[in-house]
Amino acid sequence: MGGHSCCYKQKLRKGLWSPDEDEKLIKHISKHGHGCWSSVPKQAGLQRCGKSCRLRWINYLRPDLKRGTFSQQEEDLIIELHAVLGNRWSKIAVHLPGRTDNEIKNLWNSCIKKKLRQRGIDPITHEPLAEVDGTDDKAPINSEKNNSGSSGLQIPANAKLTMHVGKSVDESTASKSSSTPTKEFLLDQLLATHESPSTCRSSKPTSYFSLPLLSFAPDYTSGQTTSAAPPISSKPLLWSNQTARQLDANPGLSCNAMPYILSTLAVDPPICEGDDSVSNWYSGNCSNSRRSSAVNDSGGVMLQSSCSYDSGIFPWSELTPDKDVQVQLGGEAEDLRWSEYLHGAIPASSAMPTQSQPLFGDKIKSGGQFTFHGFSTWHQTQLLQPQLPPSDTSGKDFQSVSAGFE
DNA sequence: AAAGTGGACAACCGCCGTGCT
DNA sequence: GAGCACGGCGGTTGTCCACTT
Repeated sequence: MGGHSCCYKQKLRKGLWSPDEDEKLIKHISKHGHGCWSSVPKQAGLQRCGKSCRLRWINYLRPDLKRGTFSQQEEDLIIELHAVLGNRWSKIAVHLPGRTDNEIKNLWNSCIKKKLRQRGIDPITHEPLAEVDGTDDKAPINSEKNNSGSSGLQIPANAKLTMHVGKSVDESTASKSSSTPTKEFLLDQLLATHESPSTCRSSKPTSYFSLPLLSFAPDYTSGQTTSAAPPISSKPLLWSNQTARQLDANPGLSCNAMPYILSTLAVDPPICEGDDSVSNWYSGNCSNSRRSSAVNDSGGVMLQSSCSYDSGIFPWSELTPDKDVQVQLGGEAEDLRWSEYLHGAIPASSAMPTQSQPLFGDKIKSGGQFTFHGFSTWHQTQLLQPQLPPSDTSGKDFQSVSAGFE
């Protein structure tokens, strides 16, 4: 098993695809569709197995791929979806148009996992790590091993739950929805809170409570109930994978008896353009920030953003106005190149998408170490994400290219 | 400038489910 | 029901490249 019969037939190429091979595959599929994958390499004149062709097409050549760096919204959505779906990347990918399961998987393993740990969240269970040293990126104390066999919510013994109900939450609705939400319901709600990444371009904070959602976060700091909850639900996801699996296996199963949260991740973090009323919701005040864009010499939009926060609790608080974050919207640039390529404007060899550029996260990484200041700020840390406009996918080009293949 | 290192990404591997004969 | 072909998925590995020493 494992290998396919086609793979054993004479010397088939392996490894990276050459532009020439890509071109052949694109031409063939755009002309005939893929049909039976096992016959594609033969018909396309490729020395590859069908499986390899399929993978190459799905993960790289498909015209509807967004490519480029993941936006903050997309990352958030992935985290939330992962909390519900676990490592089912293909299921997660369904909710991120233009993204492949492979891409998401890679992002998770190389980036998000680390970020979550640095924020004191176990990437496996989505629960807060116990006694986390924020700089420690090693195996979480509260790892899957430790949790194996357990079910449901895992909260440190000393954790105190604080219910946060948003301002505009209709409490009756909230309590209704808290009674027997199905997994589908939760997913719907979750997805509803996220604008489609490809369309979510508003740089303005959207409504903070557009949905009747309940959320809660452990209050590790005081013994007091937080009566003045921040207007944004905190993000910790305490939905265990096991619970998700149970629900997955039993779609009709209500999670009546289990605590759950669903955070309103759609909330756009403050833009920090002097809107203190917004930024002050966070314990870190935003100051002296700006956002501008320009066109770089490769045609991509350059976005400069800087933001500093008074509070030191935010990992990116070291991003001062002096440390501008420069972001290239790689997705747009590449989509443009794609369309050019497909329209024959530029030769294949030069049109092949390049590796996406490291964006915000890397800048943050290089700008200063993330520090985790303990549980007291654990969920606050969740509240504020560096806000980036999602990569623009150059809709028109994208549509025209897609149309060509449809 | 060269070597070493780590991150990001592409591709492969092995398994599983499904449909057909 | 068994065997086979195929597509799909998740985990893992390989490769490239940027950054650091």
